[in-house]
Amino acid sequence: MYSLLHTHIERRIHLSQKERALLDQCFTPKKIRKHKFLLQEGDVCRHIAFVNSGCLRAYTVDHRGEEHIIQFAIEDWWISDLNSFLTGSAATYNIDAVQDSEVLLLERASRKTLLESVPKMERFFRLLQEANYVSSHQRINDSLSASAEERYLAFIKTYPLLVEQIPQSQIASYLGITPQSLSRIRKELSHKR
Amino acid sequence: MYSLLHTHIERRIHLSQKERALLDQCFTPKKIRKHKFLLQEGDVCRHIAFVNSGCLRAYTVDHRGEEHIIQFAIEDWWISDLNSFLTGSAATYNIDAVQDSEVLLLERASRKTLLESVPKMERFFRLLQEANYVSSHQRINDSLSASAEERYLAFIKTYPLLVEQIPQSQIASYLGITPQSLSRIRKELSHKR
DNA sequence: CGGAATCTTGAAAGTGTTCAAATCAAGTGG
DNA sequence: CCACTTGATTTGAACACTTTCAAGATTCCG
Repeated sequence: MYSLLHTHIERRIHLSQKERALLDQCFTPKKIRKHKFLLQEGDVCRHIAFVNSGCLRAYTVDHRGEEHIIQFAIEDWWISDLNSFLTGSAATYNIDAVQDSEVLLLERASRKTLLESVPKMERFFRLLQEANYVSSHQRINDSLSASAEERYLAFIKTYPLLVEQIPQSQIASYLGITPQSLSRIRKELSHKR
Repeated sequence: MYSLLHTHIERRIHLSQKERALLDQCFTPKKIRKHKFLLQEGDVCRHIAFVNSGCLRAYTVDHRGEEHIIQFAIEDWWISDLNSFLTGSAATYNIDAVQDSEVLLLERASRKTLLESVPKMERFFRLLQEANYVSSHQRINDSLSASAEERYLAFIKTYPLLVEQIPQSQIASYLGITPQSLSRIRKELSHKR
């Protein structure tokens, strides 16, 4: 249950047996069935979630009712509305399960306890956040400089498994185009080979 | 010289007199004249820069030679090619001064020393990085859900000073549109009032 | 099997780009 | 201070890409 999390953390810092036990106590496992919500816009995001299995997504709904997927989180990744989690403000993201999933939840109070009792975890979260920052800048760069087709090809490379498992309309939403456009792009690509 | 940095850090953590002195030793002040580079694509990013005054930008150049501005950094912000800084790989970003600027540079080795001698700084950088992550996700969301005009209006709100001081073509590059399009958007907006 | 999503396709409309030319602005050297 | 060069901005017209709207095909699942 916790082994993926242990590996994930110990890729960045080393934990003692005791610290590992302490860590486990801070997390709450939760199963989330496909299409069920972990967080809804307007609520306060009470926890950050480490994905053990399955896949979740964070998305916003614009003034016209269109969904825009900010992030997918497959296993070994984290997902949350960080701003809401940190400040206690109302969430602007919805988070739901794209597939049946299993997550480990870390509440604000638990994270505080954890950070105080295992100071090394400050370092872990710093490193994690740095990596997140790098990848979101990568995504910003793609949205500025790559065409829809290039972004789709990049998506396939980054999430080869997801491409098979989620509706195309969600990939389109992540890429910032309509499902119709993605359908046409795929048609184009299939002609090319 | 260091007072802005002190305020910046002490907004998040508290430092003793001694720690503050230690901190100062880790940073190297540097003046950068307008259009001069702090980092060029292909080099290794040796430091992260805290902006004391002026403004810098990080941008990529695509295969067609077009510039895409990933980030502006005005005073009280940081700028770097974080991926290159962390991993030692070749930078994919160029960083140059949009105006005459003054920065405080923190080298990798200095940061390491600092993090080891003042463990609280782990916490500082974690908090900083979390804030960065939140704002880059905000930008991703804008690029997915806002029109060019909306993004421009949001830009004006976020960087009211910059709008006066930098060429429009750079704002356009940041927004992901051509200078011509921005010119037309501005014309539209001026008609509206 | 039947109903509900999802995906595909076509045609028209929209948004932004491209290319080219004109205008405007700022800085330099005489 | 003016003429000149250079870069930035504006504008127009044609073009390209993406969306929108609508309809038909396909897939999924109870």
